[in-house]
Amino acid sequence: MARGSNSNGVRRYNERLVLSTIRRLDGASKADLAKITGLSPQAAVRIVEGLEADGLLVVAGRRTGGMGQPSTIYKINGDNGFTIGVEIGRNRLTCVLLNFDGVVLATQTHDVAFPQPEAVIAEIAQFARVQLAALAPERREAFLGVGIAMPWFIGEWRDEIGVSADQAKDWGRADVEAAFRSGLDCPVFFENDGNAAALAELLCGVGLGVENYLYFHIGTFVGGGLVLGGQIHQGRHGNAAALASMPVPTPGGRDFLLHRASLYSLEARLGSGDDAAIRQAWLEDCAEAIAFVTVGANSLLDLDAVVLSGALDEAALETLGQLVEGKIAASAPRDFFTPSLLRGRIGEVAPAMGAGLLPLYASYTPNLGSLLKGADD
Amino acid sequence: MARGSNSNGVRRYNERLVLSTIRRLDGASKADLAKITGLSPQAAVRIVEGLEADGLLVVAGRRTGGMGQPSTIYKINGDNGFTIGVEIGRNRLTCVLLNFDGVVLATQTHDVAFPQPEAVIAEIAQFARVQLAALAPERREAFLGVGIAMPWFIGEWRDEIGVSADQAKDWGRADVEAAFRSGLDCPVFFENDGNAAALAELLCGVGLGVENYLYFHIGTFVGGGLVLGGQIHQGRHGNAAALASMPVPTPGGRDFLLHRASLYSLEARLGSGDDAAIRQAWLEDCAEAIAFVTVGANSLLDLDAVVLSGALDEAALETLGQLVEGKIAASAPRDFFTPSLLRGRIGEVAPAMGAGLLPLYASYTPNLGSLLKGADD
DNA sequence: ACGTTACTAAATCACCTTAATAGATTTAGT
DNA sequence: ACTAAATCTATTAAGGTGATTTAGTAACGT
Repeated sequence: MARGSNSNGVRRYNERLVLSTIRRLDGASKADLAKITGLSPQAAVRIVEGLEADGLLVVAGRRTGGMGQPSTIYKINGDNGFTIGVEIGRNRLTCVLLNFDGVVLATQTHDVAFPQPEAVIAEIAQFARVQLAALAPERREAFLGVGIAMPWFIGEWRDEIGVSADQAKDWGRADVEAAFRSGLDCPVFFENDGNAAALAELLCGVGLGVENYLYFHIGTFVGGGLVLGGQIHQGRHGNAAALASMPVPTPGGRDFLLHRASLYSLEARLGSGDDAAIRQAWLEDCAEAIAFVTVGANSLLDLDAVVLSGALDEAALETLGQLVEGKIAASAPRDFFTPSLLRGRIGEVAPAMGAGLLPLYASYTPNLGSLLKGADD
Repeated sequence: MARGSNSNGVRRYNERLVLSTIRRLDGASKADLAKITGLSPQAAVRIVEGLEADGLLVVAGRRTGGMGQPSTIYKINGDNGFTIGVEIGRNRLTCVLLNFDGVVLATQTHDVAFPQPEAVIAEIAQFARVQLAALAPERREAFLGVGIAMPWFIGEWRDEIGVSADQAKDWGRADVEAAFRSGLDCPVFFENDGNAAALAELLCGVGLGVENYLYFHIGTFVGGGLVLGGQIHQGRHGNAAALASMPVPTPGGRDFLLHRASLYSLEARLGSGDDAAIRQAWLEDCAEAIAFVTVGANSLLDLDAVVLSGALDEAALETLGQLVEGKIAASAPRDFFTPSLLRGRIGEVAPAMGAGLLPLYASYTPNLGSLLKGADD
């Protein structure tokens, strides 16, 4: 059940801590690392030397100018590995190639009415073949795996976008995981699309200095991710931050956030009159619902921040953000600590990018669990 | 910022893990501990020997009957320390004396119209004097401190129970903490009343085997606590699980849970007709609101369980639980994993007891943070 | 030249792990 | 009733991993 710890766990954790610190600072010296982590200088030396020997770090120059001996700056070795991230959306498939530093090297999107597993697997395999072929041969070895971001319940909420039961039946979670694992000849990681997007913001976007936030991703459907203590919160069944099914009140009773803050609901309204007015009314509705969920979530969790993001253009996102801010201010209880309302930096590609980060997150994040026995790489 | 780890942290964590495991199993042998924690038998031996030498553990007998050499059972040494827990309620003050094993040795309650800090401090000091005088002299040394459980916003929501601004003004959080620390000559710990009650259930009640749950405490006002990963989730300002101010929909719009699921709201209704019918209608209202909050919280967090508790008699709590279960089933979305709906075991004294557990929780819980440097005792 | 800062090397400390051994009790056989 | 095997607990001793301490060296600015 609860496991003990030993010195192997200590090293594992300290290595990950060094890596993530270097990542966060975009380069650091051994002395910097010792100061920031509280490790002894000697420990920092040995850990950095080890990581350099393993090819995870490279020397990126010297920092001079101050007094004393100049410091040698180490950075993440982007060439140390590659991953592929995939977002399986309800009407689009997105593939990205990431390097070991989380930089997007290539992107491919493909609109599709409603995806089917075999076709998706074939497309991913094709993308991997093409992209890896373009790399130098010795680098191909360093392929770390594929991450898949998708709605867990792609088959539910079918009526909203006119998907038949027949189309949906191939998307049962266990079956899909098995099919992908056998169809792709490499490690495969899965995550909820909202959580994947939140992970991308956590590691490469607005979340770099934020430890606790709720992330809204407004796409065809609204999705969410929850970060607590700098870690993705998955919950018992991996279904946490299921924002689509958060209940919200409506004039006539109650409804789910999905129906109020998703682009499909905007698109369904468009074309029946003044589109600009319709868009504005939708934004109002959307903000009202998001503000309600935010107030509840923050009363429950006392967050640092709430991040708004998704497939909206920057102006619409900004308008939405201001509407939400206003509605929170108007409806918050007296004992409410309003969280910062941030805008996502990564945008539409966040779920795919987060998917690609999954293999790195699994092996190189300093989660405290890596201190325990049985957390072997 | 993020700290590294070393072998001292490992020992600290493993010691705490051993203590909590012995607590959970109500006694264990060295071999049991090695098996459960995954530590080597030798590590278990050294840790248990150390804890025994420090007086935290005592031999509680031998377990025989099975094959092989009988095992020596160790238990927490209740005499190793004492704490006092205090719940400052809006109309009552409760003090308890706990031993090192979390057993309640003495209780004192005192109804009071609306408490004032100086009077409360005097009463706690008096309780401490009397109770410690009754202990053997050598045990008095082992007094570990006082824990205080109170609503953070005792001055807010004044209108609901007719408290004047003048009465409330002495309860600003920072002032109160300073006053208690200087007025009581011992370590003082503070916690939100709901979180304290949840802590009592976590360490001594229904939460012993549950890692992630939301706790409802229905008293004069409704309070809450949130346990994630076996730890109290406090949030950025210590204001997490502020269930009183969770928004809920009503036929006419929206309201706060406080107004729908608190005993003051029942009492306000009573006396204007058939009390049994009023009580039933209130339970319905209450269940509706709690179910709404539960569905939202579980969509957000994907919990293991939800715990209902408070100052209701057992029958009322059971009725409420069944109503909530029914309303959750009726309103849950399709992608909803229903959490177990548990009833609290500790009841009305939970906040005071949890307060008394705070000093123990701070020093002896195997939170992963204790693995890091700078987490010294 | 001198102080400052970065870094390195060797010895040491703390803790966990492994392997071998002793001890205590039940079970099964005689 | 006695003995031997099996089983499990517990201890002893040696070994391993990793962080820390201490002392020293290297490189730079003033």
